[in-house]
Amino acid sequence: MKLATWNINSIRARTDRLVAWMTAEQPDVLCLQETKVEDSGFPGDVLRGLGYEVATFGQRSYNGVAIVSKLPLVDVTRGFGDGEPDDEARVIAATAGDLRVVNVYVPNGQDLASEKFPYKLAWYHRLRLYLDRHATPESSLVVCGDMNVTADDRDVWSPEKWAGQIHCSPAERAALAEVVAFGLVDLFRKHTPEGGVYSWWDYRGVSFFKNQGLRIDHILATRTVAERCTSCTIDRNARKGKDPSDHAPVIATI
DNA sequence: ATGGCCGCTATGAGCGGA
Repeated sequence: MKLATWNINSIRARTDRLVAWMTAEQPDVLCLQETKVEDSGFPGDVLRGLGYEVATFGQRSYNGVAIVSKLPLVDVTRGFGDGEPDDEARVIAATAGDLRVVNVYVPNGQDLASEKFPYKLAWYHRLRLYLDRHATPESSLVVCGDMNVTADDRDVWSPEKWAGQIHCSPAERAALAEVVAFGLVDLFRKHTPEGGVYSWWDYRGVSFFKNQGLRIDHILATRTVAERCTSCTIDRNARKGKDPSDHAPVIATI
């Protein structure tokens, strides 16, 4: 199975690019974040026309996640369902084949002084509790998406510039580590120990050209899945050309 | 040292992103 995650940064603005990429790459399961559209406006017919099933959890303007799959999508759930408000569409889960897939768009947090920052940390904690309720470390589980955190300095183009900043702070890394400690493996890191490979580059200036990026999009998997994972790469080519997303897709072969 | 770009919106400026 070829499983990918991609922050598409508006699916309506990038439908043509998405179709071209899916046609070329043929992912079996694709998790999308920042679709930025209500479900009624999601281009589901286009993706179904490519042979995919579509499950969406969207909202107007901001956020929005979706899972598209060549395999039937079973037991689709939206939000955490933990009694807290799920008013921001940031998590959708579904089972494809024998794999439970949890697709997340973690809050950005803005900066450490923002009121959005504790919300981000709390959201991470909710994610861990959600996994504790709905999965086991022995199950076939993938948690993937835009996690808006670098796991360590290998994921940062300039650790000096980014030290203690949003996406790189110790508190955020600890929050991500708490989710990983559920029993998950970073599939990209399993195959690539060296740093300098990123999944996001700022639109501004020459950041992409100079590879000044961050690796904040992750595919985490339980051990049983990680053992079956033969490759995990970031498709930097998808960041090139006209009107790209600022994120590149991460692709795992399982 | 600063900001630089992009998508969205009951748009034409402001917000959010990262």
